Parts: sequence; C-alpha cells; structure tokens
Amino acid sequence: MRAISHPIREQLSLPGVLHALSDPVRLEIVRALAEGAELACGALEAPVSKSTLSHHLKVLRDAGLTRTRAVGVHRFVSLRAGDVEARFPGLLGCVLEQSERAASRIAS
Amino acid sequence: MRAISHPIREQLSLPGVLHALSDPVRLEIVRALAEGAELACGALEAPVSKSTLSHHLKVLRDAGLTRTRAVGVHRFVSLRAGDVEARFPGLLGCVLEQSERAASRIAS
DNA sequence: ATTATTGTTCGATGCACGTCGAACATTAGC
DNA sequence: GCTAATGTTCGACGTGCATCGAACAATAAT
Repeated sequence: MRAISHPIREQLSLPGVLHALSDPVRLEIVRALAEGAELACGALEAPVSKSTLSHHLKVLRDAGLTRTRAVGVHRFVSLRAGDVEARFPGLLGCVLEQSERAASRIAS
Repeated sequence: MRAISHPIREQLSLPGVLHALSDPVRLEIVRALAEGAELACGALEAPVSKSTLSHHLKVLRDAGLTRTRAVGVHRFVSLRAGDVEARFPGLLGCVLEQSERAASRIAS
C-alpha cells in the first residue's frame, strides 16, 4: 500500500479548495465529516461506486480538506478543520452552513 | 445579438457558485467587480484572450454571480451581490476576503 | 458607405473530471 | 493457507472545461 500524502497547511489554495467543494458528492462527504467524527470510507453514504468514492476522497485529501489515516484494513477520514480554518478563516463554516440550508430546502 | 439570459435568484446552486469561483481568472474578475463598479468587458484585466474572457463571463453569468447589460457596443458587467447574499448569506464576502488575503500573500 | 471598436460565437485542441468494473493489495478471521 | 472484507489502483469511456484564433455581429465615428 502506497504512502498517503497530505499537503501542508501553507499549500492549500483557495481555488483548489473551492473546486474540491464544488462537487455535490464531495460537499456531502465534507458535511458528514463536519460532525467531527473520524469515519471509515465505508461509513460514508454516497450514491457512487467505491472506486468513485475513493477518487473523491483523494481529491479532498489532495486539496487539503481531509486527512486519511490507515488502521488495519480501514482508512479513517477526518476533516482538517483546523488547518482550513487557519488558512481560510470562516470559509469552511460558511460553506457548510449554506450547504445545510440548501439540503433542508430540498428536504422540505 | 442574442438575448442575454440570467438565472433567477432561486436557481443559484451552491456547487454551481463554488465551481464558478474555483477558477483563478474568474475569482479575479469577481474580486474586481466586488469594488462595486459596473465594468465593461474590456476594462477587466485578465491574462487570457478576449474569447476566453467572454467565456468566463458567461460562466459567471450562468452561475448567477454576475449580471450583464448591453449598452451600445459595450457589455457592462456587475456583481449580483444582493442576490448571492440573499441566497448564500456570508459566502461571497468570506470568499472575497480570503481571496484578498491570498493575493496579498503572493504580492508580499 | 467605410472603417474602427467591442464583444460574441464557432470550430478545434488538449486536458481534466466523474464514473464504472475489474484487478490488485492489505489485513483479519477461520 | 484460504477466505472474506476493505479500499486503492488501473484502464476505459464520455463529458465538460480552459484556451485560442478566426469569423461574425453590432454599434460608433468619419
């Protein structure tokens, strides 16, 4: 298994982060992770195949939004809320809040 | 000349807006428009050809971020700050603020 | 009318993206 | 060791995107 690489805090770019958040599936993943829990890939409910899910998680990781930790046969994914907040204060919270609103608009 | 269409406020989608903002050229355009002035296409300084600039302006317009008004031979572009703010409160200001920070980081 | 200016549209190109199934790698359990 | 479970990686496919130059449309100026 190849090493899992993460960009350092200073490497996060605004266009890169916005692009990572501009896909509905990834936005939903980030919303789920924003609960705070570290989730295994399989615990993420996404309407895509596991290879596609793996791809999206890689995009989020490469953008610096998430961290992935290997434990046994699992990959635990968590939100790099601190790093994102330090680099782009307020952005993540704002996007997530609007994402919640959009979701509730649909649900109602 | 074809009619210029704009989505109504309720049609703006979060992924769509984030995608429109995820391109460096478009982000710079939005930053320029955020000054509040209504600018002609030619007044926008972007390191791309005019056909590419026209394309980016169409993407921004289709995402609901800008409004384009034809006056004579010009096309005046302005930010739909009110609509975006009503739909996604805080988002635009937050992205712009971080965009300013990123720009000053590079400039320094 | 002719010319110049401004911007859009049209093809074309190359690249990146989202998606999938299949194959593979790694670990756990029997 | 064999089998099952969990993800990743590998083609492959279709689509969309950013880019350009050239052609076009519309207006203004002479």
